[in-house]
Amino acid sequence: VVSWTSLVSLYCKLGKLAEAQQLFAKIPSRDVISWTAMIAGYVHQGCTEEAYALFCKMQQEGVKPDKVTLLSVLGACTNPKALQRGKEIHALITKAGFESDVRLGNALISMYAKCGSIPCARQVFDKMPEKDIISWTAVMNLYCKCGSVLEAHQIFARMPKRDVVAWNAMISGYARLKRGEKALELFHQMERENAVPDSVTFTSALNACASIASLEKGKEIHSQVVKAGFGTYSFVQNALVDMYTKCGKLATARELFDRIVDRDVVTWNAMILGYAQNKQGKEALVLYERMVTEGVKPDRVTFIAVLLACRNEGLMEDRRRYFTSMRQDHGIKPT
RNA sequence: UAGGAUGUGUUCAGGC
Repeated sequence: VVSWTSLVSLYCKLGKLAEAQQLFAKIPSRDVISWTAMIAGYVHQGCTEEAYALFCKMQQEGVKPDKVTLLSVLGACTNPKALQRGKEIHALITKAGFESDVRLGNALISMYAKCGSIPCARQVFDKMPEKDIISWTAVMNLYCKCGSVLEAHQIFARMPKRDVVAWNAMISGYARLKRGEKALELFHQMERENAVPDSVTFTSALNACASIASLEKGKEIHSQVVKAGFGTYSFVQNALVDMYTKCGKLATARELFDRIVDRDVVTWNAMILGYAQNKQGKEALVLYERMVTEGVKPDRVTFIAVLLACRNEGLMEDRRRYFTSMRQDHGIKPT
């Protein structure tokens, strides 16, 4: 059983779910660990239906889930439609007497957050006998995501300890709501408290600059980014391109864009949108054509950017053409 | 000693 399970896990990690499933089916005497490995594999690949089905089958066959199994299967509840499922798993956790487990508690908070049930998440948090930094950050982020940044900040202020992830969550929470000044204020407070910013911090800080079109702050953070050695991180690069376009500095953005070696769809979108939003629709369309030529697959955001560019230029004919092409050549539907 | 996980980040038009 041991070696079989190891193999299943290995295949799952390689993303070879079909092979893993075949092996799993052949295991002579599957134990709870084998089941968990397979369930976790499905969850990891985003196959939540399969994961949950397997979890049910496991119980039908009389195998009792342990903490690890429950933790893994909670990851299969990622949207409001899965709330009922999540609640059932919650009940199982309670029934098994695992209620006070910190990691299960954290996973429950995160599950309820993803399923959109803030009161349930909060209740789990409040009832946790022991909370760690992850519990605090999870519940804080939940308030950020639903727009209650005030509530989030209160939680942040009450946190017994803060690590870089907690700071990042709070900074990005403000940045997301276009509260750039507040986000940057926190960024500087973070520096004063000698917390070390990472690439996520810088991405959020750049986002904050973009949200208030602050070129001055943006440039300052740009230089910090380079000094800290994050200048080649793709998330950071994309955020830089976006920041410069939002500040109206298209030439600077374009210089950066041209120097980026591994441009992904987000890089292209940011630059195309930059042109489109700055009344340079023609340039946007030229860039779009190049994107397609280079074999980068456009997505929904590209679609929006291209249509915006056409509209701004009054190119109604082209607009129709792109509209059709997007649907037929790229399989993108307007939303 | 075989299996596990939980918190943060980049691009988003218009309409309603």
